[in-house]
Parts: sequence; structure tokens; C-alpha cells
Amino acid sequence: MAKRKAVSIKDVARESNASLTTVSLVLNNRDGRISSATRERVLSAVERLGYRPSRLAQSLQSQRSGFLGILVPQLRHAFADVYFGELISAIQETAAEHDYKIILDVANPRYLERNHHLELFRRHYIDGLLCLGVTNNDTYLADFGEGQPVIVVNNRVQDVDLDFVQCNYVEAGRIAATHLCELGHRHIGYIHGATEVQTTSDLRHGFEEILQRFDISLPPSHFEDGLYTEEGGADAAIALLKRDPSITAIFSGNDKMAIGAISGLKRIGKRVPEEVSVIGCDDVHQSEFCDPPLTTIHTPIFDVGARACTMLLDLISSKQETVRETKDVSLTVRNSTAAPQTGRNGSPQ
Amino acid sequence: MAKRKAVSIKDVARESNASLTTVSLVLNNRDGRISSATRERVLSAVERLGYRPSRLAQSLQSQRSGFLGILVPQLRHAFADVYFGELISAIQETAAEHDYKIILDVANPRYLERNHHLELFRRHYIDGLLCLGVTNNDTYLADFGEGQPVIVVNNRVQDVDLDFVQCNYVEAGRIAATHLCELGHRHIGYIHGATEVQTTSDLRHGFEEILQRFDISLPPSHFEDGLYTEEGGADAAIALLKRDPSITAIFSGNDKMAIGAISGLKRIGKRVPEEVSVIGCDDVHQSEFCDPPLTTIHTPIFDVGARACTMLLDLISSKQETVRETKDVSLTVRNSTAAPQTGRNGSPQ
DNA sequence: CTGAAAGCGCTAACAC
DNA sequence: GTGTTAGCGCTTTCAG
Repeated sequence: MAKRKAVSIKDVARESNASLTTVSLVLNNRDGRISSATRERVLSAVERLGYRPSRLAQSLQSQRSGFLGILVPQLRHAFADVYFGELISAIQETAAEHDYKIILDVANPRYLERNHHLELFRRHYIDGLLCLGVTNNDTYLADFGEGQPVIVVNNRVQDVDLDFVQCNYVEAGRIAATHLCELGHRHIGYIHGATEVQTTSDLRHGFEEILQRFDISLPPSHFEDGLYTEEGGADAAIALLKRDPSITAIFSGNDKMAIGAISGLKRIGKRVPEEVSVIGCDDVHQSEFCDPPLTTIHTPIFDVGARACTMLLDLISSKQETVRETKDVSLTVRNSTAAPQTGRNGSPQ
Repeated sequence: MAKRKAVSIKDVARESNASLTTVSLVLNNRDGRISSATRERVLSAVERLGYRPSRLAQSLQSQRSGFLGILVPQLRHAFADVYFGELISAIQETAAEHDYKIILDVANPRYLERNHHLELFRRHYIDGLLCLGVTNNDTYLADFGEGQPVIVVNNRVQDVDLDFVQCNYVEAGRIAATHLCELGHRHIGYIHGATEVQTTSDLRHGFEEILQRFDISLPPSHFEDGLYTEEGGADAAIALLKRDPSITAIFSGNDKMAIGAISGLKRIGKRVPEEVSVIGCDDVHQSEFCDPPLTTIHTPIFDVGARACTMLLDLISSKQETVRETKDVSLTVRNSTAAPQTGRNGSPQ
């Protein structure tokens, strides 16, 4: 009840018969000029009193909060998404190594309307910001300016000149297409995520580039929005095969939708990969445990998060002026893809 | 480059020809006595200058940080776990509604050794703490004391008198056992998580209580540790059936392991649920999308997180002295459980 | 109705 | 080597 008052630097000074300055100098190791006797006296008083400097006061003084913000979009239980979770884990770990702590915010409409994203900096909540799950509609990102270090994580924003660290999704699309084409598939469906996401376009561009090279057409009827969810993926796969039963392979913009697609295909009696191959993108942990284990494009999500955090720290300490990084991706073959059984034009290897 | 200095309350005072006090009074709506002319003058200056009060200074003054901490254990990419993610989403959402922000910390050995969990309060990082994924080994939880509001989320700690909000795992165990027994299963395997987790014991107690009532024995050979992971669940299921091929049903301490178990069973050629039924616990989102969709115990994780946060806020504002809450759970039947095909003693309904 | 001044806990010029 | 003092940006008594 009687919350006894926290001990302050003043108490330490009194207890050790030294001045505030002396105590401060000792504590901050700026004690080149402090006699070791005094140092001992101060340190022992600190110990005895259990003194710990107030971060609030230090921050006010230094004008640095020691916090990094993570801003995620408003989705159903955003943090329960393994993709965001992986990024957050990476960021938290990296930040902690540098004595920074992480603040979590969700950019819902009300939040943005009230300019809470700007308050983050203006009111000194954070020293830098990492934006996850960004789309080309997120025009508020243009609001950030000078002295407000912001990095877009694993994405970019069209027409807004922001720093970013991302995976090479164009290449991811190419790899997926190449894999499917080389297996002999000619009738391919495509489940995409939100088209306002830049990497969604990247992926598609890479994918179509290769299909074209293989002279395979991808008519509009072969595209379906999977809403970046399992449910959406399932529905999309079903719709795709209903519309064109000759489809023998499906590329899904992320693993979540791919896993949903597999479940949807089974529901309508299609065997994976015997009748329909499915390839995802991301290589999340559970891709290994679905049935069949998912062939997918491995994207180094954790590394991207860690790197973005490191770069943000560099931006903050002005070790860096600008950040534009793109990470390599690779193919992880598991069991959800195979050569088509009835390769009409195909030449199964 | 030339980071122009942030505008402070002083600037507003000057600009509006008022004193600091007046500005502060206006801004905090303690302006019962302020003439509306003055208020307008101040407000317009605020607007013109784009002034926003520094939270750092306010916090120093009020001795409240306005932050809530979330402490999670060190696991592989802790935040990429949907269970933690769901809790975090709930907590963040609730906190935001009350103008609190969330700080994320991971309690690894080094962190605890350096007493960073105590620093959280001592150095005024946070006003209250929510601990996730707690085990009975987490003795550091006993370190918290007076004036340091802490709530254990969806767990308890033996021998440490802490506030908590949890689901009724004893009842969850009972429900799972009842479901399996009523389907006619008599040879049942049990995949458990870390035994040092209190709710793990709760679950088992409830489960065994019902089995006993049905006169079914659960020999030590029918227990296997699934490590709370998919891999572990798969390995455990395989081990269980290798050791006793007569097992027709498996209860898994969480959905993650259950999903792993299903994948493991398929790997050794067992059909689910025809040959082996699997029931999980949690009802995470993807339980609906595995094959077959998982029968599981629904635990109101999101509600628990939200409630824990609300209660913590009450603790902080002294609206509440202590918190002990247990939430109801229920059965969600999907397709991973069925009556045993060869019910030796069974009486499939 | 408004303002001067103290103080939250700390750091850092600048004396001595 | 050590201490005095100003100040970070705000809130809040207390005068007037």
C-alpha cells in the first residue's frame, strides 16, 4: 500500500557523502578522474540502497527513449501470424542485444486518423520505427520525415521513398515458375494475396516472366485472391479447379494460403500432388508439418527482421544515411509438387 | 541533418503570450478557470506550432511510464508461436484502448541473471507486467513485490502467490477424456508438454480422473513428451504406437503437438481418425485447416489475454487488490476423432 | 483568471 | 578529484 518511494541518485549521494555529479560519473564510468576510494564508497552505497537510475530521467535528459517501435497492420489478431511473429522475434532479439526495447503498435484506421504514428516520434515514445505488413495504400508512411528513422520490413512502398530491407520476391516468382514448368506443368493456377502489396506484384512479375519464356499463358481466370488466409486459400483453390479442371498446379503467394489450398483441394477430392501440385512461398515452420509437406520458396524472414533492426539502429546513430537491401531466396522442395500425371503438352523429366 | 529542435511547451507559451501554467492547464483540460479567449489563443498556438507534449517529461513528472510489459520465455522464435501471438494480440488491443503501450521482453537466462525483470519496474520502464508461458521453475517470479503489479497469464506458479487469469485445464482434461471414453476408446496415449508447467499437470489430473472413472488404466508407457512442438508431437505419436500398437486414441496437451502427431501417424501409415483418433487442446486457428480438421478443447485464449490486461490495469490503479480468475473451456468436435474400429472392450455409441 | 517557482531524477558544463 | 549549477519538458502548488 504505502509504496515506499524509489531511491534516487540524491539518496546515494547523501549515503556516500559525495555529490550528485560524483555519483553520476561513477555510474557512467566517466570516472577517469575519480579516486578509487570514492568510487568504492559510491558503489557500496548504490549496492546498499539498491539504487537503479531512472530511465525516465535519463531519457528526458538524453532525448532518447531507448525504444524501437514495431507497427503492424490491423488484421485478425495480427500477432498470432507466424510471419509477423518471426519478424518480431528477430527484431526483438536484435534490439535486446543493443539494449533497446520494443514497443508494439497496431495501425488501425482510428490510430492513423489521430496521427498516432507521428506521435510515436513527436512525443518521444521511440527512436526509430519498423513497419511490417505494409501496402501501397499505406500513404501515411509518407508522413515521416527528417529525424524520424523508419524502415519498411520485407516490403517496399510505391512512390514513397522509404528505407527497406526485403526478400527478392521477383526471383521467388521466377523460381516457383521454373520449378513448376520444369516438372512439366502447363495449366497453372495462381492464388495471390492483397494486390496492393508491392511484393505481391513482384512475385507475380517474376512468375509471369518465366511462364512467358515457357510459352505458357496465364489467363485472368487462372487468378484468384486468397486473401492471405487459410480460408481464402482453400476457397481460391476450389474456385480455380471448378473453373478450369485441367489445372495441374497452383502457385500460392504465401504458405498460409497454400496450406489452405491443399485442404481445399482435398475437400473436393483432389489428391496433392498426384492430381494437383501446390507450391507456396515463405517457408514458414508448419510447412514442414502439413500433409503433404509443402514445397515452397524459402525466404529468410528471420534474417530480414534482424537486418532491418540493425540497419535501423545504424540510421538512428547516423552510421548510415539510407538503407535498401534485398535478400536472396531459394527453393525448398518437399512433397506437394510432382510432375503432372496427364501431361498433355508436358514433358515430365 | 539539422534535426530542428522539437517544440516545447515554452514555445507555445511564448507564441500565445501565456505562461507555462496556463498552457499546461488548457492542454490538460484543467481549464475550468481559464477564459475562453485565452484558451483559444493557446490552442491556436499549439496548432500553429504543431506542439505535442513530451511523454518523457510527463512520465518523469507523473512517475508513470504508461507502458505495460509482456515477458515471454525464451523459445525458438517465441513470437512466432500462435498461442503467444493470440495472447499478445489480445493484450495489445486492450492496452491500446486504455492508452497504454506494450513493451516486449524475452526472459532468457542472461536476462534473468542480470535481474532485468526487476529493472523493468525499478528503472520505471513499465507500470505493470504480464508473464506468458510461465513454468514452476520460474522462481524469479517470486522476486516481484509491493508496488510491482504482475499477472501470470493462462497459468499459475506453484508455491508463488501471484495473481493470474487462466483457463480451466483440469476441466479441459476431463472433457477430452470423456469424449474419448464415450467414443469407446480404451487404449489411450497421452502426449504431454513440459511437466514443469502447472497447467500441464492440471490437464493430466482432469484427464486421469475421468479415465479412472471409466476404469481405464494409463500406464507410464502410454505417456510421451511432445516438447510442445510439432516435431515433438510427431515423434511422440510414433513412439507411442510403436510401443503399444493397440492404442486407438491420443490426447495431446496442445494443438501444435496434436498436429505434429497427426503428421507422424500418417508417416507410419496410420489413418486418422479411422485407426487412431487424435484430440488436441487450445483450438488454435489452424486446427481447422489440418487434415483431418482437429477435434480439440476450445480454450478462450484471446479472452484470457484481454481479461488479464484489464485486471492488470485495475491492479495498477488500485481498483483491485488481487486477481484469481479461471475461465471455462469447451469441446470442439471436428474430424480427428471417431469411435475405434476394433473396439475390444469398447461400446461405440 | 493567470503566473512564478519548485520539483520529478538525471547529466554535463564549468568552477574550484 | 570533486562540487555547484543549469537544464531536459512537464505539472502543480501557491500567490496574486
